[in-house]
Amino acid sequence: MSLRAIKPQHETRTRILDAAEELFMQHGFEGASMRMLTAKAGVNLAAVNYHFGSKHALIEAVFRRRLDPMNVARIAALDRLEVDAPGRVLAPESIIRAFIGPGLRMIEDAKGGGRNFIRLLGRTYTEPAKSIRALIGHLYAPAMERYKAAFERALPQMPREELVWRIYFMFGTLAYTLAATDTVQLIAGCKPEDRYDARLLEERLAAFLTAGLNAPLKNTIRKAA
Amino acid sequence: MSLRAIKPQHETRTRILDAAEELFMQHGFEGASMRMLTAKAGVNLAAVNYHFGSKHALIEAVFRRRLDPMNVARIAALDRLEVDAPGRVLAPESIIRAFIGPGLRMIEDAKGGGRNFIRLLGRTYTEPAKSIRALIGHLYAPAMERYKAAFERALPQMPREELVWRIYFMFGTLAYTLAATDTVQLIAGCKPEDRYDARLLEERLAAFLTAGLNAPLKNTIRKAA
DNA sequence: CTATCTTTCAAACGGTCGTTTGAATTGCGG
DNA sequence: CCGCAATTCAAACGACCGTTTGAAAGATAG
Repeated sequence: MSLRAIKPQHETRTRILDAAEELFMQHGFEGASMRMLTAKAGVNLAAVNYHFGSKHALIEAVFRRRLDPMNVARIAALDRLEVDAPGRVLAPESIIRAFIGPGLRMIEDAKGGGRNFIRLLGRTYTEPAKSIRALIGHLYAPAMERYKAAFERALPQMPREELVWRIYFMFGTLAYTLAATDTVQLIAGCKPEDRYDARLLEERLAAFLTAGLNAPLKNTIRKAA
Repeated sequence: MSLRAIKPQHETRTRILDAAEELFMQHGFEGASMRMLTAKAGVNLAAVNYHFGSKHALIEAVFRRRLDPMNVARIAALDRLEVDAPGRVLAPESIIRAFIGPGLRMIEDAKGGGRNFIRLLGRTYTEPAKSIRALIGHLYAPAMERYKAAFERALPQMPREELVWRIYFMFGTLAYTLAATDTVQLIAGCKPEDRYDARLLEERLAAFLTAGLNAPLKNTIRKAA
C-alpha cells in the first residue's frame, strides 16, 4: 500500500546479518565494530541490540543461519548414499564427497553471501575466543557424529585412533582451503578464475583427501611412544 | 655487583615477547591488550612502546624471533637431503619430513614458549588483518620457494598447477593441525597425552600428507571447467 | 662524586568500543 | 480515525583501547 516494495517482516534483521557476514570475514569479530556494521547495513546503531540482544548473539545468528541448513544437507547426502546402496559398504571417497559437497556448493553462490560465509567459517575453526569455538563445535556435532560413524563402517580395518586423526587432518585441509583467500603467495601460480571453480576444487580435494585417508598403515604408527 | 642475578641486557624485551606470545595465542592480536600484556610480563605499560615502538611492531617481533630460525632450519634440512643424495631424485616423503620436522620439534618445547608460538602461528594463516598475513607470507617466502622447487624436481610428471594445489593442501593440513588446541570435539577419541607427542604426530602427518601428495591423477582433473 | 645516557614509571591523552535510554516514528487492528 | 505495540532514532553512558608525556630512577664512564 506504499511506494516502497514489500517490506519483509524482518528486513532489518536480514540486512544486519548480511553486513555482519561480510565484515566479520574481512575484519574478524573484534575488528568489525557495531558502528561499521550498522553503517554498512544502513540501519541504526541500536538495531543490533534491539533485534539480536548483543554482538555475541549476532555472531551466533550469523552462524546458525547458514550452518544449520548446510549440516542438514550433509546428513541428507549421507542418508542418500546409504539408501542407494543398502547393506553395502560405502567407498570412503563417496563419504568424503558427501561431506565436502554442501560446502563447495555454497561457494558457488558468488553474489549472495554464501561465499563470504564459507570463508568466514574456515577462519573460525582457529578463532581464539573459546565461546565461538564452542558454538561451532556444538553446531557441527550432529553431522560430525554421523560421518565419524560412516567412516568407521567404511574402514573397519583401521585402528580407531588413527582414523580419528585422519578425519581430523581432512577436516583441517578443508577448513584451511575454504578459509584462505589470498593468504599465502604460494597460490600465485594458479589462475585467479580457477580459485572458486567449485567443480575443479571438489575434484582436487576429493583426490587429495581420499588418498590421505587411505594412506598405508605403517607398523611404526602403533608401535611408537 | 648487586643482589639480583645478572640482569640481561634486554630482559624486559624478552619478558614482553614471552607474555605477548602466550596472550596473542589465547586471545588473538586484538583481544590481547597492552595492559593485559604488560601486566603479565611484569613491566610498565609504556615499556612496549619504548622498546618496540608500537603494538604492531611487537607482533612483528614475536614472529621474527621464532620464524626466522625455524625457516633457516627448514632450508638447512633440505640442503642436507640434497647433499646426502647428490644427483638423485628425492623422495617426496623426505621433503615433507624435512619441512614439518622443525615445526614439530618446536612443539616439544613444552615449558618454553615454543609450543605457544606454533599454535599462534597456525592461527595466523587465517588472520583477518592483511598486514599480518602479508608479514607471515613475507617471512615464509624464501623457504617456500626452495620447497616448491624441490617438489617440482621430485614430481616432474605432475602438472604444475595440480602440484601447487597439493602443496597448498599440505600446508593447510599442517597449519590446522598445529593451530588446533581442542577446537573440535572430533578429537575427543584420542588420549590427551598423545596430542603433543611430536614423534607420533610426525608419523601420522607424514603418512597422510605423502599419500595425498601422491594421489593418482584422474584425467578429469585437467579436463573439467 | 658528577655528568650523561638509558630505562622505568604514574598519569593522562583523545578515540572507539558495546550497550542503554527515552523519545519519535511507523504499522496496523479496532 | 484512534490507540497500542513494534520499530527506529539521536544521544549519551562508562569502560577500555594504544599511545604520549615528563619526571623519577638506574646504570655508566670520566
